[in-house]
Amino acid sequence: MKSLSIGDLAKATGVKVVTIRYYEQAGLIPPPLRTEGNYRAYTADDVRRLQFVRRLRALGFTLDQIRDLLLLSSEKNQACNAVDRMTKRHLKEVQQKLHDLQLLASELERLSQCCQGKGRIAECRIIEALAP
Amino acid sequence: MKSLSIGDLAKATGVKVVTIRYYEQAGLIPPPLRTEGNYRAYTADDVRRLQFVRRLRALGFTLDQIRDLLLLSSEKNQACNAVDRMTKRHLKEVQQKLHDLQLLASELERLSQCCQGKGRIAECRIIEALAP
DNA sequence: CGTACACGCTATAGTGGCTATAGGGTCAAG
DNA sequence: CTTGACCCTATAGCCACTATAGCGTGTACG
Repeated sequence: MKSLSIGDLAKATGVKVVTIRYYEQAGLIPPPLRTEGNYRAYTADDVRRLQFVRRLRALGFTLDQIRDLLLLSSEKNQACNAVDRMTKRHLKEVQQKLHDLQLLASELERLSQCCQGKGRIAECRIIEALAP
Repeated sequence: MKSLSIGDLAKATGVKVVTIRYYEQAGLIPPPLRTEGNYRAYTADDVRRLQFVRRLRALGFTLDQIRDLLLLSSEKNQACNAVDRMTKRHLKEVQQKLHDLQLLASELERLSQCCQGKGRIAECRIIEALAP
């Protein structure tokens, strides 16, 4: 049973060393055992847990939500209703953001088409369009 | 020439009072004159400037970018090339984010369809899909 | 005139999710 | 035995606000 240093864990999961320590102090991952030299010593289980966290982060869940999901996922006998609800609510938020960003992009497209960067500021269409 | 209190300016622009003070100390808007009672006294010009800031913020420009754009927009004789470049670069970033968010949404959709919240955690498809 | 209450002021700390820095200690290779 | 890669803690910084504490001001009503 050889253990992993924090650097090994970082490589195995794609999470930066500093971020791993941050997750530990934020209570997302449990404090691991220490070596004689006071180095953190991780196990294969820690790799799995951190990968779980990383995937949820990549999906845009907050650390708070991830804490909840970690707690839920360890209670194998509980109804998974809550997990489903969190996912659907998060999806809704993402869809809203997507919508906003689409409006934003088309507004920026409109702006960037109306000025070709050839004139002076005084007759710049972008500034004109934005100034009241 | 009656002047506006910070609350009036807030109402006129939709920017919160605290945020206006923050913008002032961040150097986005100039410190206004003060009344006898040390209240900030704004002018119609300040309303325009703050609306300009607010629109750029709504388009997702950072405060740094807005500082630059304010500087540029006051130099009427300069080429508006820089404004155009900033807009186009920002558009690219927004389009990238849009793309990422689209992937994210479809992943979340997939997840939220595979679990109907009826079972127990042990066989929850969402947790299964995320856990390694 | 008094007082209640909205509004204003400054200064400071907190938010989220990291990232950077300072100032050290540990360990394996050459 | 020293070099250099890695590790440790503690603290501060980032962005764009937001919240809080502890005051002062201005006005409407009785």
